[in-house]
Amino acid sequence: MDQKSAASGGASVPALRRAVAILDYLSDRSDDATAAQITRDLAMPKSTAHGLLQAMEEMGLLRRMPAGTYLVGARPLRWGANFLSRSDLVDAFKQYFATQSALSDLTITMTVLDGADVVYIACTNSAQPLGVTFRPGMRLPAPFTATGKALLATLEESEIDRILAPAFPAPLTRHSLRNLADLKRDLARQAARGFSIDDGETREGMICLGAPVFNHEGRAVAGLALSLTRSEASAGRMLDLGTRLTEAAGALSRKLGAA
Amino acid sequence: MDQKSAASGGASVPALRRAVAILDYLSDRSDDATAAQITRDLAMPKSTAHGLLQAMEEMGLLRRMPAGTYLVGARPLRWGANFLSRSDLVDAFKQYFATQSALSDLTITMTVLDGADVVYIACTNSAQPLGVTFRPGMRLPAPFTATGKALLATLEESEIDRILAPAFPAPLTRHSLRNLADLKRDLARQAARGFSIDDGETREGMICLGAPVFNHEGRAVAGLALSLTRSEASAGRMLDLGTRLTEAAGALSRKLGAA
DNA sequence: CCTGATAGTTCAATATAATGAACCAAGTTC
DNA sequence: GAACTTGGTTCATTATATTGAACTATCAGG
Repeated sequence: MDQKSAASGGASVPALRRAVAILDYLSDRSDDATAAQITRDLAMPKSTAHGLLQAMEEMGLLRRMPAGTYLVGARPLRWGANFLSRSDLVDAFKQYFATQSALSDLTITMTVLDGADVVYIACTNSAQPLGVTFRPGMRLPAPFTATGKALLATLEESEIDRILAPAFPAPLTRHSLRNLADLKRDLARQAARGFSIDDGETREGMICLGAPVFNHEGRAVAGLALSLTRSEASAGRMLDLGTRLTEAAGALSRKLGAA
Repeated sequence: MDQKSAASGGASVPALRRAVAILDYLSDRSDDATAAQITRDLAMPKSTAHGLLQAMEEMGLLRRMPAGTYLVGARPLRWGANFLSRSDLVDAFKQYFATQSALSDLTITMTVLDGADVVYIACTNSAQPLGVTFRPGMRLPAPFTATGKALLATLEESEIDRILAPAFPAPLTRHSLRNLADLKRDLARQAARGFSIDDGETREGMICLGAPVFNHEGRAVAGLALSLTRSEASAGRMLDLGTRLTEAAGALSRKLGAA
Protein backbone atom coordinates (compact mmCIF):
# COMPACT_ATOMS: atom_id res chain seq x y z
CA MET A 1 0.00 0.00 0.00
CA ASP A 2 2.54 2.58 1.12
CA GLN A 3 6.25 2.51 1.70
CA LYS A 4 7.04 5.49 3.86
CA SER A 5 10.64 6.19 3.04
CA ALA A 6 12.13 6.14 6.51
CA ALA A 7 11.74 9.87 6.98
CA SER A 8 13.19 9.57 10.46
CA GLY A 9 16.81 8.62 10.97
CA GLY A 10 18.04 5.11 11.51
CA ALA A 11 19.16 2.34 9.24
CA SER A 12 17.07 1.44 6.24
CA VAL A 13 17.31 -2.31 6.39
CA PRO A 14 16.04 -2.65 2.82
CA ALA A 15 16.01 -6.43 2.81
CA LEU A 16 13.63 -6.42 5.73
CA ARG A 17 11.42 -3.79 4.11
CA ARG A 18 11.30 -5.86 0.95
CA ALA A 19 10.45 -9.01 2.85
CA VAL A 20 7.63 -7.25 4.66
CA ALA A 21 6.37 -5.89 1.36
CA ILE A 22 6.33 -9.38 -0.12
CA LEU A 23 4.39 -10.80 2.81
CA ASP A 24 1.91 -7.93 2.66
CA TYR A 25 1.57 -8.36 -1.07
CA LEU A 26 0.85 -12.06 -0.76
CA SER A 27 -1.59 -11.42 2.07
CA ASP A 28 -3.52 -9.02 -0.14
CA ARG A 29 -3.95 -11.53 -2.93
CA SER A 30 -6.39 -14.39 -2.73
CA ASP A 31 -4.26 -16.63 -4.91
CA ASP A 32 -0.59 -17.50 -4.94
CA ALA A 33 1.99 -15.52 -6.87
CA THR A 34 4.89 -16.46 -9.08
CA ALA A 35 8.35 -15.08 -8.55
CA ALA A 36 8.03 -13.02 -11.73
CA GLN A 37 4.77 -11.41 -10.58
CA ILE A 38 6.28 -10.46 -7.26
CA THR A 39 9.34 -9.03 -8.96
CA ARG A 40 7.18 -6.98 -11.30
CA ASP A 41 4.49 -5.76 -8.95
CA LEU A 42 6.91 -4.81 -6.22
CA ALA A 43 9.37 -3.34 -8.71
CA MET A 44 12.49 -5.02 -7.43
CA PRO A 45 15.54 -6.10 -9.36
CA LYS A 46 15.19 -9.66 -10.56
CA SER A 47 18.24 -10.96 -8.79
CA THR A 48 17.32 -9.25 -5.54
CA ALA A 49 13.92 -10.87 -5.59
CA HIS A 50 15.50 -14.18 -6.40
CA GLY A 51 17.86 -14.17 -3.45
CA LEU A 52 15.26 -12.80 -1.09
CA LEU A 53 12.56 -15.30 -2.05
CA GLN A 54 15.03 -18.12 -1.61
CA ALA A 55 16.08 -16.91 1.82
CA MET A 56 12.50 -16.30 2.89
CA GLU A 57 11.47 -19.76 1.85
CA GLU A 58 14.37 -21.26 3.73
CA MET A 59 13.29 -19.39 6.85
CA GLY A 60 9.68 -20.53 6.58
CA LEU A 61 8.35 -17.07 5.82
CA LEU A 62 7.26 -18.26 2.40
CA ARG A 63 6.09 -21.56 1.05
CA ARG A 64 6.95 -22.58 -2.50
CA MET A 65 4.28 -24.66 -4.16
CA PRO A 66 5.15 -27.48 -6.54
CA ALA A 67 4.18 -25.20 -9.41
CA GLY A 68 6.83 -22.74 -8.27
CA THR A 69 4.43 -20.13 -6.92
CA TYR A 70 4.75 -18.58 -3.49
CA LEU A 71 2.43 -18.41 -0.52
CA VAL A 72 2.78 -17.00 2.97
CA GLY A 73 4.58 -19.53 5.16
CA ALA A 74 3.84 -20.90 8.59
CA ARG A 75 6.47 -19.02 10.57
CA PRO A 76 4.57 -15.74 11.01
CA LEU A 77 1.66 -17.62 12.54
CA ARG A 78 3.31 -17.86 15.93
CA TRP A 79 4.13 -14.16 15.93
CA GLY A 80 0.51 -13.33 15.28
CA ALA A 81 -0.57 -15.80 17.93
CA ASN A 82 1.81 -14.19 20.37
CA PHE A 83 0.45 -10.76 19.60
CA LEU A 84 -3.08 -11.97 20.33
CA SER A 85 -2.17 -13.86 23.49
CA ARG A 86 -0.50 -10.77 24.92
CA SER A 87 -3.87 -9.48 26.01
CA ASP A 88 -6.97 -11.04 27.47
CA LEU A 89 -9.02 -9.18 24.90
CA VAL A 90 -9.80 -12.06 22.59
CA ASP A 91 -10.69 -14.42 25.42
CA ALA A 92 -12.90 -11.80 27.03
CA PHE A 93 -14.61 -11.20 23.70
CA LYS A 94 -15.34 -14.86 23.09
CA GLN A 95 -16.55 -15.51 26.61
CA TYR A 96 -18.83 -12.52 26.65
CA PHE A 97 -20.50 -13.02 23.31
CA ALA A 98 -20.95 -16.74 23.87
CA THR A 99 -23.48 -15.81 26.56
CA GLN A 100 -25.25 -12.95 24.78
CA SER A 101 -28.08 -14.50 22.83
CA ALA A 102 -29.65 -11.07 22.25
CA LEU A 103 -26.65 -10.15 20.11
CA SER A 104 -26.25 -13.53 18.49
CA ASP A 105 -26.15 -13.70 14.72
CA LEU A 106 -24.89 -10.16 14.54
CA THR A 107 -21.61 -9.18 13.01
CA ILE A 108 -19.50 -8.08 15.95
CA THR A 109 -15.85 -7.15 15.71
CA MET A 110 -13.04 -6.07 17.97
CA THR A 111 -9.99 -4.14 16.84
CA VAL A 112 -6.85 -2.56 18.21
CA LEU A 113 -5.24 0.61 16.96
CA ASP A 114 -1.95 0.25 15.08
CA GLY A 115 -0.74 3.59 13.84
CA ALA A 116 -3.49 5.05 11.65
CA ASP A 117 -5.11 1.67 11.09
CA VAL A 118 -7.33 -0.59 13.11
CA VAL A 119 -6.42 -4.27 13.13
CA TYR A 120 -9.20 -6.79 13.63
CA ILE A 121 -8.41 -9.24 16.41
CA ALA A 122 -11.76 -10.98 16.95
CA CYS A 123 -14.89 -11.29 14.82
CA THR A 124 -18.24 -12.99 14.69
CA ASN A 125 -19.69 -12.76 11.21
CA SER A 126 -23.44 -12.82 10.82
CA ALA A 127 -25.08 -14.97 8.19
CA GLN A 128 -26.40 -11.81 6.46
CA PRO A 129 -23.78 -10.73 3.97
CA LEU A 130 -22.42 -7.22 4.49
CA GLY A 131 -20.09 -6.99 1.54
CA VAL A 132 -17.19 -7.46 3.93
CA THR A 133 -16.24 -10.55 5.87
CA PHE A 134 -14.19 -9.55 8.86
CA ARG A 135 -11.21 -11.71 9.69
CA PRO A 136 -8.54 -11.39 12.35
CA GLY A 137 -5.49 -9.67 10.91
CA MET A 138 -7.49 -7.45 8.56
CA ARG A 139 -6.70 -3.75 8.71
CA LEU A 140 -8.64 -0.67 7.71
CA PRO A 141 -7.92 3.04 8.13
CA ALA A 142 -9.11 4.02 11.61
CA PRO A 143 -10.98 7.22 10.59
CA PHE A 144 -13.43 5.27 8.42
CA THR A 145 -14.38 2.62 10.95
CA ALA A 146 -16.63 2.70 13.99
CA THR A 147 -14.03 1.04 16.19
CA GLY A 148 -11.32 3.35 14.93
CA LYS A 149 -13.38 6.43 15.73
CA ALA A 150 -14.26 5.05 19.14
CA LEU A 151 -10.57 4.56 19.85
CA LEU A 152 -9.41 7.88 18.40
CA ALA A 153 -11.97 9.70 20.50
CA THR A 154 -10.21 8.55 23.67
CA LEU A 155 -6.92 10.16 22.64
CA GLU A 156 -5.56 13.64 23.29
CA GLU A 157 -5.97 15.93 20.30
CA SER A 158 -2.19 16.22 20.00
CA GLU A 159 -1.96 12.47 19.73
CA ILE A 160 -4.57 12.38 16.98
CA ASP A 161 -2.62 15.03 15.10
CA ARG A 162 0.60 13.09 15.48
CA ILE A 163 -1.02 9.99 14.00
CA LEU A 164 -3.10 11.49 11.21
CA ALA A 165 -1.68 14.89 10.32
CA PRO A 166 1.22 13.51 8.24
CA ALA A 167 -1.17 11.79 5.83
CA PHE A 168 -4.92 11.41 6.07
CA PRO A 169 -5.88 8.07 4.54
CA ALA A 170 -7.44 7.90 1.09
CA PRO A 171 -11.25 7.53 1.17
CA LEU A 172 -12.78 4.08 0.76
CA THR A 173 -16.25 5.23 -0.32
CA ARG A 174 -17.82 8.55 -1.22
CA HIS A 175 -19.00 8.84 2.40
CA SER A 176 -15.54 8.46 3.91
CA LEU A 177 -14.41 11.49 5.90
CA ARG A 178 -11.97 13.52 3.86
CA ASN A 179 -9.75 15.30 6.36
CA LEU A 180 -8.76 15.81 9.94
CA ALA A 181 -11.22 18.63 10.55
CA ASP A 182 -14.18 16.49 9.46
CA LEU A 183 -12.96 13.70 11.69
CA LYS A 184 -12.71 15.93 14.74
CA ARG A 185 -16.27 17.17 14.19
CA ASP A 186 -17.39 13.56 13.91
CA LEU A 187 -15.61 12.65 17.13
CA ALA A 188 -17.35 15.53 18.90
CA ARG A 189 -20.77 14.27 17.76
CA GLN A 190 -19.80 10.82 18.94
CA ALA A 191 -18.99 12.14 22.41
CA ALA A 192 -22.48 13.59 22.64
CA ARG A 193 -24.10 10.39 21.38
CA GLY A 194 -22.21 7.87 23.48
CA PHE A 195 -21.08 5.64 20.62
CA SER A 196 -19.46 6.10 17.22
CA ILE A 197 -21.08 5.55 13.86
CA ASP A 198 -19.60 4.58 10.54
CA ASP A 199 -22.33 5.20 7.98
CA GLY A 200 -21.13 3.73 4.72
CA GLU A 201 -17.65 5.13 5.18
CA THR A 202 -15.97 1.75 5.06
CA ARG A 203 -18.35 0.06 2.70
CA GLU A 204 -21.30 1.49 0.83
CA GLY A 205 -24.51 0.31 2.49
CA MET A 206 -22.94 -0.92 5.73
CA ILE A 207 -23.48 0.82 9.05
CA CYS A 208 -21.36 0.13 12.11
CA LEU A 209 -21.71 1.28 15.71
CA GLY A 210 -18.58 1.41 17.85
CA ALA A 211 -17.50 1.84 21.46
CA PRO A 212 -14.15 1.64 23.25
CA VAL A 213 -13.05 -1.03 25.71
CA PHE A 214 -10.86 0.11 28.61
CA ASN A 215 -8.30 -1.84 30.60
CA HIS A 216 -7.48 -1.69 34.28
CA GLU A 217 -5.39 1.42 33.77
CA GLY A 218 -8.28 3.24 32.14
CA ARG A 219 -6.61 3.21 28.75
CA ALA A 220 -8.73 2.36 25.72
CA VAL A 221 -7.15 -0.82 24.43
CA ALA A 222 -9.69 -2.05 21.92
CA GLY A 223 -12.68 -0.96 19.92
CA LEU A 224 -15.88 -2.97 19.80
CA ALA A 225 -18.35 -2.66 16.94
CA LEU A 226 -21.41 -4.23 15.44
CA SER A 227 -22.21 -3.97 11.77
CA LEU A 228 -25.45 -4.17 9.86
CA THR A 229 -26.80 -3.30 6.46
CA ARG A 230 -28.42 0.06 5.91
CA SER A 231 -31.78 -1.61 5.30
CA GLU A 232 -31.67 -3.30 8.72
CA ALA A 233 -30.81 -0.05 10.45
CA SER A 234 -33.97 1.70 11.55
CA ALA A 235 -33.45 4.60 13.96
CA GLY A 236 -35.04 2.64 16.78
CA ARG A 237 -32.99 -0.45 16.16
CA MET A 238 -29.81 1.56 16.07
CA LEU A 239 -30.56 3.21 19.37
CA ASP A 240 -31.30 -0.17 20.92
CA LEU A 241 -28.17 -1.72 19.48
CA GLY A 242 -26.09 1.29 20.47
CA THR A 243 -27.18 0.80 24.06
CA ARG A 244 -26.44 -2.91 23.98
CA LEU A 245 -23.07 -2.19 22.44
CA THR A 246 -22.00 0.28 25.09
CA GLU A 247 -23.18 -2.23 27.70
CA ALA A 248 -21.06 -4.91 26.08
CA ALA A 249 -18.06 -2.59 25.93
CA GLY A 250 -18.58 -1.77 29.60
CA ALA A 251 -18.83 -5.43 30.53
CA LEU A 252 -15.64 -6.23 28.64
CA SER A 253 -13.89 -3.31 30.29
CA ARG A 254 -14.92 -4.58 33.71
CA LYS A 255 -13.69 -8.03 32.75
CA LEU A 256 -10.32 -6.43 32.05
CA GLY A 257 -10.34 -4.78 35.44
CA ALA A 258 -11.53 -1.29 34.56
CA ALA A 259 -13.37 0.57 37.29
CA MET B 1 16.35 -22.36 18.83
CA ASP B 2 18.49 -23.08 15.79
CA GLN B 3 20.07 -20.91 13.14
CA LYS B 4 21.00 -23.16 10.25
CA SER B 5 23.81 -21.20 8.64
CA ALA B 6 22.52 -20.97 5.10
CA ALA B 7 24.40 -24.04 3.98
CA SER B 8 22.91 -23.69 0.52
CA GLY B 9 23.91 -20.83 -1.72
CA GLY B 10 22.04 -17.59 -2.03
CA ALA B 11 22.22 -14.27 -0.27
CA SER B 12 22.36 -14.22 3.48
CA VAL B 13 20.09 -11.30 4.16
CA PRO B 14 21.34 -10.98 7.72
CA ALA B 15 19.02 -8.14 8.64
CA LEU B 16 16.05 -10.32 7.82
CA ARG B 17 17.50 -13.25 9.75
CA ARG B 18 18.03 -11.02 12.74
CA ALA B 19 14.52 -9.64 12.54
CA VAL B 20 13.07 -13.14 12.41
CA ALA B 21 15.22 -14.14 15.35
CA ILE B 22 13.93 -11.19 17.36
CA LEU B 23 10.32 -12.04 16.60
CA ASP B 24 10.89 -15.68 17.48
CA TYR B 25 12.67 -14.67 20.65
CA LEU B 26 9.83 -12.43 21.73
CA SER B 27 7.28 -15.11 20.86
CA ASP B 28 9.09 -17.56 23.12
CA ARG B 29 8.96 -15.27 26.12
CA SER B 30 5.83 -14.68 28.09
CA ASP B 31 6.85 -11.15 29.05
CA ASP B 32 8.23 -8.24 27.11
CA ALA B 33 11.92 -7.66 26.59
CA THR B 34 14.16 -4.65 26.81
CA ALA B 35 16.49 -3.67 24.02
CA ALA B 36 19.49 -4.64 26.12
CA GLN B 37 18.12 -8.12 26.79
CA ILE B 38 17.51 -8.70 23.12
CA THR B 39 20.97 -7.48 22.27
CA ARG B 40 22.52 -9.77 24.84
CA ASP B 41 20.46 -12.92 24.34
CA LEU B 42 20.69 -12.79 20.57
CA ALA B 43 24.35 -11.79 20.66
CA MET B 44 24.14 -8.90 18.25
CA PRO B 45 26.22 -5.75 18.18
CA LYS B 46 24.57 -3.01 20.18
CA SER B 47 24.28 -0.58 17.33
CA THR B 48 22.90 -3.22 14.99
CA ALA B 49 20.18 -4.08 17.42
CA HIS B 50 19.44 -0.42 17.90
CA GLY B 51 18.90 0.30 14.24
CA LEU B 52 17.00 -2.89 13.64
CA LEU B 53 14.63 -2.45 16.57
CA GLN B 54 13.91 1.07 15.46
CA ALA B 55 13.15 0.01 11.91
CA MET B 56 11.06 -2.92 13.06
CA GLU B 57 8.99 -0.72 15.32
CA GLU B 58 8.43 1.74 12.50
CA MET B 59 7.19 -1.10 10.30
CA GLY B 60 4.79 -2.40 12.93
CA LEU B 61 6.68 -5.63 13.47
CA LEU B 62 7.41 -4.59 17.01
CA ARG B 63 5.58 -2.53 19.57
CA ARG B 64 7.51 -0.38 22.00
CA MET B 65 5.84 -0.06 25.37
CA PRO B 66 5.97 3.16 27.35
CA ALA B 67 8.61 1.55 29.58
CA GLY B 68 10.81 1.05 26.51
CA THR B 69 10.37 -2.69 26.29
CA TYR B 70 9.44 -4.49 23.10
CA LEU B 71 6.56 -6.76 22.15
CA VAL B 72 5.55 -8.44 18.93
CA GLY B 73 3.60 -5.97 16.80
CA ALA B 74 0.33 -6.24 14.94
CA ARG B 75 1.69 -6.50 11.42
CA PRO B 76 2.46 -10.23 11.40
CA LEU B 77 -1.11 -11.00 12.39
CA ARG B 78 -2.41 -10.63 8.89
CA TRP B 79 0.29 -12.88 7.51
CA GLY B 80 -0.66 -15.58 9.95
CA ALA B 81 -4.32 -15.06 9.15
CA ASN B 82 -3.56 -15.36 5.47
CA PHE B 83 -1.68 -18.58 6.04
CA LEU B 84 -4.68 -20.03 7.86
CA SER B 85 -7.26 -18.82 5.35
CA ARG B 86 -5.34 -20.43 2.51
CA SER B 87 -6.99 -23.71 3.30
CA ASP B 88 -10.41 -24.76 4.47
CA LEU B 89 -8.78 -26.82 7.17
CA VAL B 90 -9.55 -24.61 10.12
CA ASP B 91 -13.15 -24.05 9.10
CA ALA B 92 -13.66 -27.75 8.53
CA PHE B 93 -12.15 -28.49 11.93
CA LYS B 94 -14.38 -26.04 13.76
CA GLN B 95 -17.53 -27.14 11.98
CA TYR B 96 -16.89 -30.80 12.54
CA PHE B 97 -16.03 -30.66 16.20
CA ALA B 98 -18.86 -28.29 16.99
CA THR B 99 -21.21 -31.19 16.22
CA GLN B 100 -19.30 -34.01 17.91
CA SER B 101 -20.52 -34.14 21.48
CA ALA B 102 -18.87 -37.54 21.96
CA LEU B 103 -15.48 -35.87 21.57
CA SER B 104 -16.36 -32.69 23.42
CA ASP B 105 -14.13 -31.62 26.26
CA LEU B 106 -11.22 -33.48 24.78
CA THR B 107 -8.01 -31.84 23.74
CA ILE B 108 -8.04 -32.05 19.96
CA THR B 109 -5.46 -30.43 17.72
CA MET B 110 -4.75 -30.04 14.05
CA THR B 111 -1.31 -29.32 12.60
CA VAL B 112 0.42 -28.89 9.29
CA LEU B 113 3.93 -29.97 8.44
CA ASP B 114 6.53 -27.23 8.02
CA GLY B 115 9.94 -28.70 7.40
CA ALA B 116 10.75 -30.98 10.30
CA ASP B 117 8.20 -29.32 12.56
CA VAL B 118 4.47 -29.48 12.94
CA VAL B 119 2.67 -26.16 13.33
CA TYR B 120 -0.60 -26.10 15.26
CA ILE B 121 -3.36 -24.42 13.30
CA ALA B 122 -6.47 -25.32 15.31
CA CYS B 123 -6.96 -26.53 18.87
CA THR B 124 -9.64 -27.31 21.41
CA ASN B 125 -8.12 -27.55 24.87
CA SER B 126 -9.84 -29.73 27.41
CA ALA B 127 -10.39 -28.51 30.95
CA GLN B 128 -8.09 -31.29 32.24
CA PRO B 129 -4.57 -29.92 32.30
CA LEU B 130 -2.06 -31.83 30.20
CA GLY B 131 1.05 -29.87 30.98
CA VAL B 132 0.80 -28.27 27.57
CA THR B 133 -1.79 -25.82 26.32
CA PHE B 134 -1.95 -26.00 22.57
CA ARG B 135 -2.24 -22.73 20.71
CA PRO B 136 -2.28 -21.95 17.01
CA GLY B 137 1.19 -21.02 15.86
CA MET B 138 2.96 -23.38 18.25
CA ARG B 139 5.52 -25.69 16.74
CA LEU B 140 7.02 -28.97 17.85
CA PRO B 141 9.40 -31.41 16.15
CA ALA B 142 7.30 -33.68 13.95
CA PRO B 143 8.90 -37.00 15.01
CA PHE B 144 7.77 -36.55 18.63
CA THR B 145 4.13 -35.74 17.95
CA ALA B 146 1.19 -37.90 16.96
CA THR B 147 0.17 -35.54 14.16
CA GLY B 148 3.73 -35.32 12.91
CA LYS B 149 4.07 -39.09 12.74
CA ALA B 150 0.70 -39.40 11.02
CA LEU B 151 1.85 -36.91 8.41
CA LEU B 152 5.36 -38.33 7.97
CA ALA B 153 3.86 -41.79 7.42
CA THR B 154 2.15 -40.57 4.26
CA LEU B 155 5.44 -39.50 2.66
CA GLU B 156 7.85 -41.43 0.48
CA GLU B 157 10.85 -42.69 2.41
CA SER B 158 13.15 -40.52 0.31
CA GLU B 159 11.15 -37.49 1.35
CA ILE B 160 11.42 -38.40 5.01
CA ASP B 161 15.17 -38.75 4.59
CA ARG B 162 15.41 -35.38 2.91
CA ILE B 163 13.60 -33.72 5.78
CA LEU B 164 15.15 -35.49 8.76
CA ALA B 165 18.48 -36.95 7.71
CA PRO B 166 20.38 -33.64 7.92
CA ALA B 167 19.56 -33.26 11.60
CA PHE B 168 17.28 -35.36 13.76
CA PRO B 169 15.68 -33.08 16.36
CA ALA B 170 16.88 -33.11 19.94
CA PRO B 171 14.67 -35.21 22.25
CA LEU B 172 12.03 -33.48 24.37
CA THR B 173 11.62 -36.25 26.96
CA ARG B 174 13.38 -39.49 27.71
CA HIS B 175 10.74 -41.27 25.61
CA SER B 176 11.37 -39.22 22.49
CA LEU B 177 12.58 -41.26 19.52
CA ARG B 178 16.31 -40.82 19.10
CA ASN B 179 17.00 -41.34 15.41
CA LEU B 180 15.65 -41.93 11.96
CA ALA B 181 15.74 -45.72 12.23
CA ASP B 182 13.57 -45.68 15.38
CA LEU B 183 11.16 -43.35 13.67
CA LYS B 184 10.78 -45.59 10.65
CA ARG B 185 10.08 -48.58 12.86
CA ASP B 186 7.46 -46.51 14.67
CA LEU B 187 5.85 -45.47 11.40
CA ALA B 188 5.63 -49.12 10.36
CA ARG B 189 3.83 -50.02 13.58
CA GLN B 190 1.50 -47.12 13.00
CA ALA B 191 0.61 -48.39 9.55
CA ALA B 192 -0.44 -51.70 11.09
CA ARG B 193 -2.43 -50.01 13.83
CA GLY B 194 -4.28 -47.43 11.76
CA PHE B 195 -3.33 -44.40 13.83
CA SER B 196 -0.15 -42.97 15.31
CA ILE B 197 0.72 -42.77 18.99
CA ASP B 198 2.91 -40.34 20.87
CA ASP B 199 3.43 -41.91 24.28
CA GLY B 200 5.13 -39.30 26.42
CA GLU B 201 7.49 -38.30 23.65
CA THR B 202 6.36 -34.69 23.60
CA ARG B 203 5.54 -34.36 27.25
CA GLU B 204 6.05 -36.81 30.07
CA GLY B 205 2.67 -38.29 31.02
CA MET B 206 0.77 -37.16 27.92
CA ILE B 207 -0.47 -39.60 25.29
CA CYS B 208 -1.66 -38.46 21.87
CA LEU B 209 -3.31 -40.37 19.05
CA GLY B 210 -2.93 -39.04 15.52
CA ALA B 211 -4.33 -39.52 12.03
CA PRO B 212 -3.81 -37.74 8.72
CA VAL B 213 -6.38 -35.63 6.87
CA PHE B 214 -6.32 -35.80 3.08
CA ASN B 215 -7.41 -33.21 0.54
CA HIS B 216 -9.14 -33.67 -2.80
CA GLU B 217 -5.84 -34.60 -4.45
CA GLY B 218 -5.23 -37.38 -1.97
CA ARG B 219 -2.34 -35.52 -0.37
CA ALA B 220 -2.09 -35.49 3.42
CA VAL B 221 -2.45 -31.81 4.27
CA ALA B 222 -2.98 -31.88 8.02
CA GLY B 223 -2.63 -34.09 11.04
CA LEU B 224 -5.41 -34.54 13.55
CA ALA B 225 -4.75 -35.63 17.12
CA LEU B 226 -6.35 -36.00 20.49
CA SER B 227 -4.38 -35.83 23.70
CA LEU B 228 -4.99 -37.23 27.13
CA THR B 229 -3.09 -37.93 30.30
CA ARG B 230 -1.53 -41.32 30.81
CA SER B 231 -3.89 -42.02 33.70
CA GLU B 232 -6.94 -41.49 31.49
CA ALA B 233 -5.59 -43.80 28.82
CA SER B 234 -6.78 -47.32 29.42
CA ALA B 235 -6.21 -49.74 26.55
CA GLY B 236 -9.93 -49.91 25.84
CA ARG B 237 -10.39 -46.16 25.87
CA MET B 238 -7.48 -45.69 23.54
CA LEU B 239 -8.87 -48.17 21.05
CA ASP B 240 -12.25 -46.46 21.20
CA LEU B 241 -10.74 -43.01 20.81
CA GLY B 242 -8.44 -44.20 18.05
CA THR B 243 -11.47 -45.36 16.10
CA ARG B 244 -13.30 -42.10 16.66
CA LEU B 245 -10.22 -40.18 15.65
CA THR B 246 -9.78 -41.99 12.36
CA GLU B 247 -13.48 -41.47 11.72
CA ALA B 248 -13.05 -37.76 12.36
CA ALA B 249 -10.02 -37.61 10.09
CA GLY B 250 -12.01 -39.41 7.41
CA ALA B 251 -14.92 -37.02 7.80
CA LEU B 252 -12.65 -34.02 7.52
CA SER B 253 -10.97 -35.51 4.47
CA ARG B 254 -14.35 -35.99 2.82
CA LYS B 255 -15.24 -32.43 3.70
CA LEU B 256 -12.12 -31.38 1.81
CA GLY B 257 -13.17 -33.41 -1.18
CA ALA B 258 -11.13 -36.56 -0.69
CA ALA B 259 -12.60 -39.73 -2.20
C1' DC C 1 27.44 14.82 45.90
C1' DC C 2 30.40 12.18 43.51
C1' DT C 3 31.47 7.72 41.27
C1' DG C 4 30.58 3.70 38.68
C1' DA C 5 27.78 1.01 35.97
C1' DT C 6 24.27 0.20 32.72
C1' DA C 7 21.29 1.60 28.79
C1' DG C 8 20.84 4.08 24.81
C1' DT C 9 22.54 6.98 20.77
C1' DT C 10 25.66 8.69 17.11
C1' DC C 11 29.09 8.32 13.39
C1' DA C 12 32.79 7.13 10.14
C1' DA C 13 35.30 3.02 8.18
C1' DT C 14 34.76 -1.20 5.95
C1' DA C 15 33.12 -5.55 5.23
C1' DT C 16 28.99 -7.11 2.83
C1' DA C 17 24.92 -7.58 0.59
C1' DA C 18 22.27 -5.63 -3.50
C1' DT C 19 22.22 -5.44 -8.23
C1' DG C 20 22.89 -5.07 -13.58
C1' DA C 21 24.22 -7.76 -17.07
C1' DA C 22 25.02 -11.91 -19.03
C1' DC C 23 23.54 -16.65 -19.21
C1' DC C 24 20.53 -20.82 -19.30
C1' DA C 25 16.04 -23.27 -19.62
C1' DA C 26 11.42 -23.94 -21.11
C1' DG C 27 7.63 -23.08 -23.35
C1' DT C 28 5.02 -20.64 -27.56
C1' DT C 29 4.25 -19.16 -32.01
C1' DC C 30 4.66 -19.01 -36.77
C1' DG D 1 11.84 -26.66 -36.17
C1' DA D 2 13.79 -22.22 -35.56
C1' DA D 3 13.20 -17.88 -33.48
C1' DC D 4 11.19 -15.53 -29.89
C1' DT D 5 9.39 -14.67 -25.31
C1' DT D 6 9.27 -15.36 -20.64
C1' DG D 7 10.93 -17.16 -16.22
C1' DG D 8 14.80 -18.44 -13.53
C1' DT D 9 19.91 -18.54 -12.14
C1' DT D 10 24.72 -16.97 -11.58
C1' DC D 11 28.48 -13.69 -10.69
C1' DA D 12 31.63 -9.66 -10.25
C1' DT D 13 31.25 -4.90 -9.14
C1' DT D 14 29.86 -1.16 -6.23
C1' DA D 15 26.91 1.26 -3.47
C1' DT D 16 25.37 0.67 1.25
C1' DA D 17 24.21 -1.13 5.44
C1' DT D 18 26.64 -3.08 9.52
C1' DT D 19 29.44 -2.38 13.24
C1' DG D 20 33.16 -1.00 16.67
C1' DA D 21 34.30 2.64 19.25
C1' DA D 22 33.44 6.85 21.30
C1' DC D 23 29.91 9.52 23.55
C1' DT D 24 25.75 10.86 26.41
C1' DA D 25 22.00 9.91 29.72
C1' DT D 26 20.19 7.74 33.42
C1' DC D 27 20.35 5.56 37.60
C1' DA D 28 22.19 3.15 42.11
C1' DG D 29 25.22 3.17 45.75
C1' DG D 30 28.61 4.82 48.84
